[in-house]
Amino acid sequence: MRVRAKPKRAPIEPEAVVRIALEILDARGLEHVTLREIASRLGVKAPALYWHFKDKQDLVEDMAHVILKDARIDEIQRPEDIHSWAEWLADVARSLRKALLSHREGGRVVAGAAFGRAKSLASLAILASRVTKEAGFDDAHAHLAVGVVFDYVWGYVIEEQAGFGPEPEDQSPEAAERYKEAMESVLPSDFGPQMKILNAAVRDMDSLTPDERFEWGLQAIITGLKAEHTAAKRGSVKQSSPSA
Amino acid sequence: MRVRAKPKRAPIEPEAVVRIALEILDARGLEHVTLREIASRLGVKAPALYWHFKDKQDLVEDMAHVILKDARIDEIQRPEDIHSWAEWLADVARSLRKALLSHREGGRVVAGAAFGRAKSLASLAILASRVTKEAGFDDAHAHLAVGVVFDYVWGYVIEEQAGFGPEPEDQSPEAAERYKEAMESVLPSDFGPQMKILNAAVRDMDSLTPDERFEWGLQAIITGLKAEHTAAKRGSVKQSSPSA
DNA sequence: ACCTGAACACCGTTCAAGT
DNA sequence: ACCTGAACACCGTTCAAGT
Repeated sequence: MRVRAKPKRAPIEPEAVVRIALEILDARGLEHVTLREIASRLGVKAPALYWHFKDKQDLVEDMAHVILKDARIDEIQRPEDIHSWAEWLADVARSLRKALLSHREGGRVVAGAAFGRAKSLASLAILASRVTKEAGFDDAHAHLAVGVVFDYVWGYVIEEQAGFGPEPEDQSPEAAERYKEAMESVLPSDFGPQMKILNAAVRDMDSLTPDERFEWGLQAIITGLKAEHTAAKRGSVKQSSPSA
Repeated sequence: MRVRAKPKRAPIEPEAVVRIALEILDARGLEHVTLREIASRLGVKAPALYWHFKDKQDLVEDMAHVILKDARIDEIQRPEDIHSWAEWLADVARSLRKALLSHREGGRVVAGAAFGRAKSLASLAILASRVTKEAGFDDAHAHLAVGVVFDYVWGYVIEEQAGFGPEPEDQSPEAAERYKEAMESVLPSDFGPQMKILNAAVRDMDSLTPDERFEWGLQAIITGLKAEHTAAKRGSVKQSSPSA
């Protein structure tokens, strides 16, 4: 009992914890990303994770960081020609969306990490603001322009990934019936026909791919930003769009 | 023992459940909106709620519905003059944001109810699509135009309300230190200076109120939609903005 | 019809104790 | 330094049973 001491497994690495968490995320969804599940896959018990992470929130924030890093959004370079700031910003938006789509519920994970805390995202925002500033926006409006684009990406992706979150649920119609009855007081009773219209709307949208839909809105926003840009260069201070 | 039968409290009303849930939401945040807490405030036990609701998700969806209804977004009327579709759409966006801001974490609650399920929201989307269609967009692009605006509202409000979610956390610096050390492998070590820039960015933004910031982005988007609108009326099919 | 009691299968988190 | 065992204070949900 001197040689051949205890096997003493190598300490688990924080990076490995995050990667396992992402595996679970993709395979089973965010709600299954639990400390117990992560720990068990690492061959360890749940409390062990508290040695490496302050709490679960910190783990999620690192997940967000790694998602963005794997998608290389931290390697994005400023545009060679500053005059192409608008198309560059559109490209940033595309990269960001792609990053969020690279993992199941990626939008929720990254959004769950508060904006200022997801460091790779903060870096990107800083870079983008700097570029728009150089393009001619003043300080405040440079941040605003970037914010509009980022917010659109958030909103779009979160809606895009909605419903793809939890596991496919089975619709038990008998319970739904009781529920529906109970809610009729609060619901407009004439919602039936609207449902048909909604379905028609969905069909209309189906003529375009999600990429195309995203692209159209992005293009509209970029166009708007360009207009604000030239307006800001012409007039000095006030710019509110003329005509209602 | 014939007169004076059991007190038999009146059945709880679904509407009352939702209102209590909203009270808890505002007072203590979404994470405290639990079935047990709601039930206890109603003088009832948690399983009783399952008589009136299929599950918690349904409760949340009704919360979303009531939030929007209380903010009267279901009373929004089409514009008198169809030519003012753009400013009307901007007003819809303002109303929607106001509705989401009317309760703590309102954005998350309404976003949590899948888009198609929050009936009052679906109604609004239908109305808005109809209006943009009448304004001259074809079917698909009418929906897209509305989608851009709605997505911006989502993204903006969710970021606006982020951090205002959970209770104020106490920063225990000793645990944070261990954590920071563990994460240094994955983090760029030169993040310190960027943090300063981020702070500067926040200062820049502070010169504007949240309302003004929202307004600026909204205006940019509306401007962009107008441009797409006239472009679509001129050329028939293809519209990609010229110049990068 | 509407609600309770008791249980089930989970969570995140803490902390003394082990090695 | 790094991990376990056991516990704490919760969750949502089910279901037989009460009234």
